[in-house]
Amino acid sequence: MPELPEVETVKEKLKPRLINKQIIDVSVYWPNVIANIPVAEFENNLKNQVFIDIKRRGKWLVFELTDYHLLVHLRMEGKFFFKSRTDEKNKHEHVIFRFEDIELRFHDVRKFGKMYLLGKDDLSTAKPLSELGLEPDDDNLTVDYLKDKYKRKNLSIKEALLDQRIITGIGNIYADEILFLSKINPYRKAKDLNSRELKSIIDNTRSVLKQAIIKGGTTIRSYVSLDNKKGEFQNYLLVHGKANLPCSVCGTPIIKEFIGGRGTYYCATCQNKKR
DNA sequence: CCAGCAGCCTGTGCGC
DNA sequence: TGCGCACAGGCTGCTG
Repeated sequence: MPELPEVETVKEKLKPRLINKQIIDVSVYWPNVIANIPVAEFENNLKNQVFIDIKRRGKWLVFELTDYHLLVHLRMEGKFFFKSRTDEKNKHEHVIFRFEDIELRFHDVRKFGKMYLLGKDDLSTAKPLSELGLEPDDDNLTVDYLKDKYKRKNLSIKEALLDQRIITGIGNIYADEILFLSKINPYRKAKDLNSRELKSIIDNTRSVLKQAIIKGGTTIRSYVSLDNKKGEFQNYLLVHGKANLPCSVCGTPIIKEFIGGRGTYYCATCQNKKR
């Protein structure tokens, strides 16, 4: 499901409702969600913890608690809902955080989502955040940085944009949009791109993600931020999901093909150079 | 080190 | 209607 704009939206919506709330009790119903410690330990450690802040790193939600950091990755379908204690448990709700007045439930149809419970100090050096590349808005994200990261890789630029160790936060939808706006063919080798093209990718990454955040993310099939709120950016997509529809710039039908196993949409005329 | 591919899961939409 | 297959905003772990 979510890429950077969707996770950012979830974070902002959770914040006002979660900060300063104290956990009474946690129940895990699908143990594989908890990635780094036994479920019993996860449940016990979270008792009485207070939510101090919520941040985002790449596609990870980072909940700062009294004594821990709780990291949550929504993967394809993970969602949070606030529900009343008396609401019946949905079969896709795998973790329930209970507060005095309400419950926060983690809902994940495909069970791909992951949670880590870590100590307070070792965040940036410990898995899973230690391997992540630069945030798109980081000033260190430059043409030279990308040149250096791409030079040894024999990857297409589409695959390279999805590599979270280089830039973090871009997923399949926004990678297609970024390449369309940059007029770069998704099959081009990342290492073959020139400075002007890399600059264009950086600029368009920033502008697309920023616009998507303003619109509350993109809902194509299942994404909702909180309490079933959909995004609006799907109304502004230019190529992703537009197979056979005319390109908004030149009218050529948009092509869908698989690159690196992921459905990839592009305009063969506007993104023409294929090397 | 790398590329490629199965695996993790369930649901939906399509063609027959 | 039903059945089977392909595919879905992601990432890990295995193989060669």
